[in-house]
Amino acid sequence: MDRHIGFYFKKIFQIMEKNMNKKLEKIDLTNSQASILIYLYKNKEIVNQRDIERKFELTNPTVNGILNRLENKDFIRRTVSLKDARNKEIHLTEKSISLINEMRNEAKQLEKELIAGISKEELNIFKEVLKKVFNNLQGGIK
Amino acid sequence: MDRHIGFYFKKIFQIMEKNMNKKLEKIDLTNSQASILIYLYKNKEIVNQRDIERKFELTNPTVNGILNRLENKDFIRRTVSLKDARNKEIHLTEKSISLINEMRNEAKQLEKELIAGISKEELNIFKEVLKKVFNNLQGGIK
DNA sequence: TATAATTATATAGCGTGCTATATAATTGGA
DNA sequence: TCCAATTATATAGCACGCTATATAATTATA
Repeated sequence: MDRHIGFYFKKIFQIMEKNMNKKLEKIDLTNSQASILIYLYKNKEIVNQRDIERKFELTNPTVNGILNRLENKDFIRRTVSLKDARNKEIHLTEKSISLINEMRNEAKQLEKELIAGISKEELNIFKEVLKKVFNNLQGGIK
Repeated sequence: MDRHIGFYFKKIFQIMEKNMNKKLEKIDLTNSQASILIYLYKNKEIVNQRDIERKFELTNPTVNGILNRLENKDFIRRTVSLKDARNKEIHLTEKSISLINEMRNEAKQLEKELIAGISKEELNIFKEVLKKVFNNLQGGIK
């Protein structure tokens, strides 16, 4: 068990993703899709695609692709903004609103599983280091 | 900066992947491809595809895809085993052997960047928690 | 005002992960 | 021995990242 740190990050991310997708499968959603729906639900303002890109730090083709799949499955609707015709406003449908609690519960449960058996002190240091690593990498982009 | 732990894992993995791919781009490789080449180089035994799947905990279509790309670019060659015709032995080419050091250096450098400005104590706790999180998830697969 | 730059969205095409399924070779048991 | 189960590899098709590029709308500037 003397793997590189990078290996753990990759594997933890991938297993998390897989577990979460398995939980959400029964409501026909993926982790990425549910995250965006939850964000839309929590946000009071009108949201367009660019807002989602910024919030999740994703590129526009990635977000566009996820929204296409959500729209095809009737989880969202896109309407052209009256104020600025470049913007498309993203709205939740009845269908997705009715499933929001289920999505949030699954997310909470996974986070709990993740940190089971880890003390408060350990967790605090862990979170600090996690942020440092994150910032090291963010800064490292030239 | 009060993100879920899951968010950090996802982002750290993705930025690592992106940085590493950028470093390796000049020798026409990706992170996943280079990792497999380094493994082949370090391993004394004859390696087949199943060995790679087990080592990296990847499924067979994933490994097959990466090996196809490596073979097309002349970084590896596949030969049918004489002992067991189901097995394909994976061999490095001259081309890839000549680039191994470059791959390893880039990997080492990224790992260094990753943990810059983090104390030994912090790092130790961090690694411990990382392993715990990993095990929590591994066990969580039903 | 007309043109240039910027902004938001969309499309093409790729790599890496996955599941489901197929095929071929080997092994094992009736 | 022969058929069934197992094992290794391959293929089809999908989601989600990405870069590069295109298009349409708006803003800014000559």
